[in-house]
Formats: sequence, structure tokens, C-alpha cells
Amino acid sequence: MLEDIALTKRLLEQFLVVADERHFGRAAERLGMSQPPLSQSIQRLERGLGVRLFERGSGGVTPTAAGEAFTVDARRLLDAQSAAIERVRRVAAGLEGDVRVGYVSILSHHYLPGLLRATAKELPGLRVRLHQGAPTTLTEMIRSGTLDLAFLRDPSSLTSDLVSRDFAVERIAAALPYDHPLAASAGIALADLREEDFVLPDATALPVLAHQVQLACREAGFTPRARAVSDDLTGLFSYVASGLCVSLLPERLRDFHAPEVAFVPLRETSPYLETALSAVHRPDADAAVLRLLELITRRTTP
Amino acid sequence: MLEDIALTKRLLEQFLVVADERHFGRAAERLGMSQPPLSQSIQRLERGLGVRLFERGSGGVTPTAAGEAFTVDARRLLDAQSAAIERVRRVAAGLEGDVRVGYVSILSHHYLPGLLRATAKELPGLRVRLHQGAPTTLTEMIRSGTLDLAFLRDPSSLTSDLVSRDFAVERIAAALPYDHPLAASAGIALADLREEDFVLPDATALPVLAHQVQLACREAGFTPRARAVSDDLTGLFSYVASGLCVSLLPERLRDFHAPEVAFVPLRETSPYLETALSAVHRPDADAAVLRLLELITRRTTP
DNA sequence: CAGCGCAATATCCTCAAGCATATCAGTCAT
DNA sequence: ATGACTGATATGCTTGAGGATATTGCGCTG
Repeated sequence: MLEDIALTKRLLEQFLVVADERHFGRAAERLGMSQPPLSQSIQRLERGLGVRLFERGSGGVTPTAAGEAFTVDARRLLDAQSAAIERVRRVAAGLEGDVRVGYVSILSHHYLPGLLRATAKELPGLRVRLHQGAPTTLTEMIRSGTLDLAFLRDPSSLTSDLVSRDFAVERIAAALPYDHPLAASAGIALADLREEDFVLPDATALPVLAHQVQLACREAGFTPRARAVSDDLTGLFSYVASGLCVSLLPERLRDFHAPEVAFVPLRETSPYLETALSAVHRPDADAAVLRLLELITRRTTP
Repeated sequence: MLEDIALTKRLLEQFLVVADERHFGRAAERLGMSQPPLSQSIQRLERGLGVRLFERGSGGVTPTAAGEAFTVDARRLLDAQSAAIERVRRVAAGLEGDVRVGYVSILSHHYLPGLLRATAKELPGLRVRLHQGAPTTLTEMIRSGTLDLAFLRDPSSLTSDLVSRDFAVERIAAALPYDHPLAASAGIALADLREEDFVLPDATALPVLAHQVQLACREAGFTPRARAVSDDLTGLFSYVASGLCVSLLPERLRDFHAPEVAFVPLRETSPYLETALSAVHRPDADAAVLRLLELITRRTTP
């Protein structure tokens, strides 16, 4: 190696203009400078490369074979530099990059496909990596930085140190076995279920839902008789499908299209009969996550 | 665009080391500098890009998504820069590049294949573009810069302003029709042909050969009777093949393998019975041409 | 040979890159 | 609370990048 030449934007541009004009004077004019410093720049470049790039003669200048060859690389380098700058700016702006998204299985049916479609359309530079998991696992992954964004139901209890944002609200409905006498009703009162056997959400795994079910039933004047408990919505659903119990479940679970379970709307309008879907992320989430989040909330709450 | 940052080798290296160490102090040590200027370099880079590349926290530093993305491009840019420098140096050294080589048809049989093979082996970076043409055309192309190197026979008269270098010498032999009484001889004296009809080289197109034939015959005590004239060696050859004349031709033309023509060695050792093959180029030929030329002369005159 | 057009050289200026040392200011674990 | 990490700031130095103007030197051409 000879001297360690810095192939800056300016220097490469100067070289290219000289190679194009084949004339230092005109090149200097095009570059908005005077001829002598341009000569010196090219000399510096030649010294740095240890290579003669131009053959000087009266009436102008002609690139040597090396000079000719270098025009190609100089252009490439300029393009590569501005492309790199452009790219890092786009990543910083959240227009490009990877976002690792976690979700609980229940959400995959109704919300995810549309979200992915909208992302591909409006933020085509973002690559979304999906990861399905249990709520506690997902929040832990968010904390550790393994995941950037997670979609959960009612995560408030898990996320004191995280940022969560509701993007949709679902009604809770009565979930009845298909052969239950009320299964075909267009709507029932919660009190109609006071004598039924219930499968109830586990209070530690699903604290919000468990609490809501208790409060909603209390408002309706009874305490649900717990025949079974499950720490997962699919478990609740399965119990109902088995025909052994009824339950109170977000009516979106209807999307499972299981014929053994009928969802019957409840006449009550209690806030306890609503459940929120939330997106959760770290407070220091990067711009791509925020863009994605913005898109989600815009889509679901227009 | 924000400030116009120069992505120099040094700066990119500094960024990469910090990204690797995730620690300004250690990175500075690895870079052989102290910590504060390194901090400033990274700040300058961040300002120039308009992008935060690292998240500073106690106990070290972590790249942001943008920083992570930029490591890839930074490495690419460094590679591209040194590759470009390496390449232009190789071109300047004549180890890489294009050489446009002209030749007259006669040479294609014996010399060219070996030359191309040797070039591919010893100067694998050189691409040789071949162009066949008449001697005057070739020298003109050399002059105009359309061609870098030309292989000719006895070009001395054409090339006062060019550089020519002999790389092989061939004997001139008698070229006789296959049914000529002397065609089977192992060797004859030039004087044996004094009564023959000759086809002679044109004095303007092939001045050297024409002159040599005249002088050689004069030395042998006669003036050749010109039955025909040709301005091209293949024309001379064809005349002999027709059976109408004899001629004096470089014995390499034997390589045409035409059964109608017999080449019979001449006993004389006159310098007029030798003809040189030369490589011709401009005085300002670049290094690749000189390398190729060096290879040729080394191969043919060991 | 004189003049013109070209690039190179001489001389000077300014400012940012690039480095140093000394110090400050957070954050965290003891 | 405090000492031991971090990185950031303050301040100063040297150098080269990058530019200017004025002049020189060279090769071509009328």
C-alpha cells in the first residue's frame, strides 16, 4: 500500500468529471471551482493510488487504461455510498428492516392476514417475522429483546415495564355446546346461565378475563359454578366443545368454525363483557415497530 | 440530505470496531487511539447520516436497528473501496485489462494459438481481443488507438512513428508447384530457379519482402522474371499453387498444408533470405501491452 | 517566432479531520 | 451513599483537504 487515500464523494466526482470532460479547465468549471486545485486533487488521487490516471497533453487530457477502468469503479463506489446512506436512513425511519412479531394463536385467524397484507402494501421495506407463542412467553421475549412486538389479549397485568396499546375491542359472548337449549338464541341474558356448569379462565394465567367473568356474573346476580378451569382460551373452548360446560369467551373465537360450539350474544352491555386486543413493545422500540403499530391502530380503529 | 459525510476507510473501521466491541473504551484501544476522539468520530458519523447508530447506556453501547443494518453496508463499502484500489493498480500494472491485438492472417496458424494459451496462463487477468487485417490497416489502427498491438511481417517501413520489436525470424524458402522437377529436393540453390517464372511481392505493399527477393536473386546472379505480382502473401501462395509460377516465401507458410505447394529449403545463408515477425505498438502503450509483448518475446526467443 | 491554450506550479488561506489530555456526568452495584 | 464503571464535553494541537489567485512551462499553430 502506498498512501492511504480517502475515496470521498467529492474526489470521485472530480475524477469522473475530468474523465468525462477530458479537460481540467472545463471540468473545474462544471465542478464550480478553479483549475489548479482540481489538478491537485487528481494528483493527490493518483499519488494515493500509485497510478497515473490521465495522460496530459496539450489540447486536453486522456484517461489511461487504468483511468478508464477506474471510472467504472468510481461510479460504483459513489452509488454504493449513497445507497448505503439512503438505506441506513430508511432503516432509521422505520421504512426498512425486520420486525419480529409475536402473537397468540387465537389472533392468527382474524387479524394477522389483513395486517400482513397491509404491511406489504404500505411498508414494503419491512420484513415481518412471525412467532406464535403463549402470552407469558411472548412478553418475556419482548423484554429480552428477542421479539419486537407482540399481539396479546388484555396484557395489562404483564406489562408494567412495557408499552401496550389496545388496537381492537371484542365482545364477550356465551359459548354453549351446540345441543344446549339456548344455543340457537339470537341473544340471552347472562343470568340465563346461572344454573349451568362453567369452565372458567385460570386466575393467574388469564387474570383479566377471569376477573371480568367474575364481575360480569356478579352484576348478573350469581357466581358461576366452576366445573373446570383452563389457563388457555383454546382449553376453555375445548371444554365447551366437549359438551360438559358453558363459558364466556370472546366471540371472535367463532372464527375457529367448530360446529360443536355455539356463540350466543349477551344482552348486557357491561364493560366487563369486553376484552381488548393489545400490541405490546418495549419503551425503546425502534421506528419500524412504531410504524407497524401505527398502521395496525389506523387499520383497526379508523 | 443533511451534512455531506465522507465515508472514509478510517471512519467506517471505527464504526465497525465500536459495533463489534459494543464499548467505546475497548474499541478505542483496538484502534490505537483514545476514547474521546472515537466518541466524536461516531457522533460525526451519526450527524452526517442523520441517524442514531448506537444506544448509549451505562456498561456499554448497543447498535440500534439502523446501526446493525449499517454494519453490513459499512463492510461492503470497505471491501468495495479496497477492491477498486486493488483493481486500478492491477490495471496500471498491466495485470488486468483488455488488449486489442491485430494480426495478419498468415500468423494465425503458427503463433497465435500458443500465444493465447500462454497469456491465459501467465496473465489470466488480460482479455485479448483479436482482430485480423491487412498490415497497412493494422498499423493505421495502432496509430489511431483502435488497436493496442499488432503482429506483422517486416513492418519497418510502416512504423517510423511506432515501436516495433522482432519476436521471431523465419527462413525464406523456395515455393514450388508440387509437380515441379525440384519439388522433392532436400535443398536447392537459388540459382537453380533462374529460368523460372516468378510471382513476386508487390513493392509498395510488401516492400521489405520485395526488396529482399530482388537482393537475394542478385546475389545469386540473376534477376527473377516476374510473371505475376501480388500485394499479399496469400496471393503469392495461390499463384504457386496454381502451378504457373514459383516464388520465394517464408517457409512457415508450409503450415497452410496445401498439397499443391512444396517448400524447398535454400542452401544460401544470405540475410536477405530471412524475414522477421514483429510486434508493433505505439510508444505510449500501456503496461498491459508491454507485459504481453514481454511474454511473446520470452516465449519465442528463449 | 509569437501567441494561444492547456496543465502544472507556487503561494496563501481556511476549516475540518483526527488526535491528545483533563474533566464532567450519568448509572449501577456494593 | 459512594466508588467504579460508562460515554460525553471541554480545550488545544497538528495536519491535510480543499479551495483561491498569480505565474510558469509546454506544445501546438498561425
